[in-house]
Amino acid sequence: MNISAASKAAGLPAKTARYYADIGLVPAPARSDSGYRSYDDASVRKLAFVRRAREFGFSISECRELLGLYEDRRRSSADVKRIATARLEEIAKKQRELQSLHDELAHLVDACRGDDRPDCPIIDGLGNPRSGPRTAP
Amino acid sequence: MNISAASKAAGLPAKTARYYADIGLVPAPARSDSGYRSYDDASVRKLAFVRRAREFGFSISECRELLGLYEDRRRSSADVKRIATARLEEIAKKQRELQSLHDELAHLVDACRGDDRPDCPIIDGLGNPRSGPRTAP
DNA sequence: ATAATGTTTCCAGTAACTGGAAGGTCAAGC
DNA sequence: GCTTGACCTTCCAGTTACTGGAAACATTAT
Repeated sequence: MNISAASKAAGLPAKTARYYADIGLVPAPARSDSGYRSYDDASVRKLAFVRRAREFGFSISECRELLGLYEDRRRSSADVKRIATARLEEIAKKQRELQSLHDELAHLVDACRGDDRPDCPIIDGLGNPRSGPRTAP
Repeated sequence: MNISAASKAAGLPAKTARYYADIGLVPAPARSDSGYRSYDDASVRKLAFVRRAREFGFSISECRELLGLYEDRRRSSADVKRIATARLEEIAKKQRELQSLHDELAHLVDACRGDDRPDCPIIDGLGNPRSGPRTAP
């Protein structure tokens, strides 16, 4: 299996598959006589695993950790759950931030007439901290 | 006003204030005889404006545009509203993505006992595309 | 035989800073 | 006057996770 077939099967660009091997996230695949990378099904599964973990927002370094757990038949599910739960909390936090951001910006947009006159609550709201997102105290 | 006082007043690191002038996002401040940057209130307000726009998630290039509108006393509020509305839609989209991500990961975490046994639905869910986040068709 | 496509390596660039080194400046204390 | 320490300067490099492109070799199709 050459790189484009493999990466297509794993659902990521060939360039990314090369990159993942370069940084040692996945093992470097075997090479054909002419130097082409040749992937087997297990490698493809690993690439797909990483792609999906990345889609879930796990960083490369978390992927490294997860991949270690993925390959270790003796690890406990608690190890995995710990990482996933931390990630879940980050997602929830991001959601809250995004929500307050959305509400405040929506408020400004609502207040703006959007006509050809220069008065604009959005600009005023950005210039005047009293109506923007709150930063941590 | 030296750079640390000014950047403190604007609410961003001195390094970032320097950076913003370097990339031409804000005008380069005047210099003292010894070469120190010296900021006036108007510069500080512009820096604060940018900081808040960044907090709202506007990119540097959008900030450039907004800053132009901020300074242009003759622009229409429609110009501003157009940019802000686009940004609002991006935020909403991100929220939806984050929500489905959260739900799916939460489902996997719930299903995992988190004990010292190796069976782990999280790992299985990452390895098996049928229970992960959906990609655009 | 030739053209098209696939693959390789390597270098550079992205966004938006951030960290650090090497060195100049300023105010206070002795 | 001298030193100490805080503040300032520039410049270079690193971060994250890729992505684009060039030059050259390999394979496949016509």
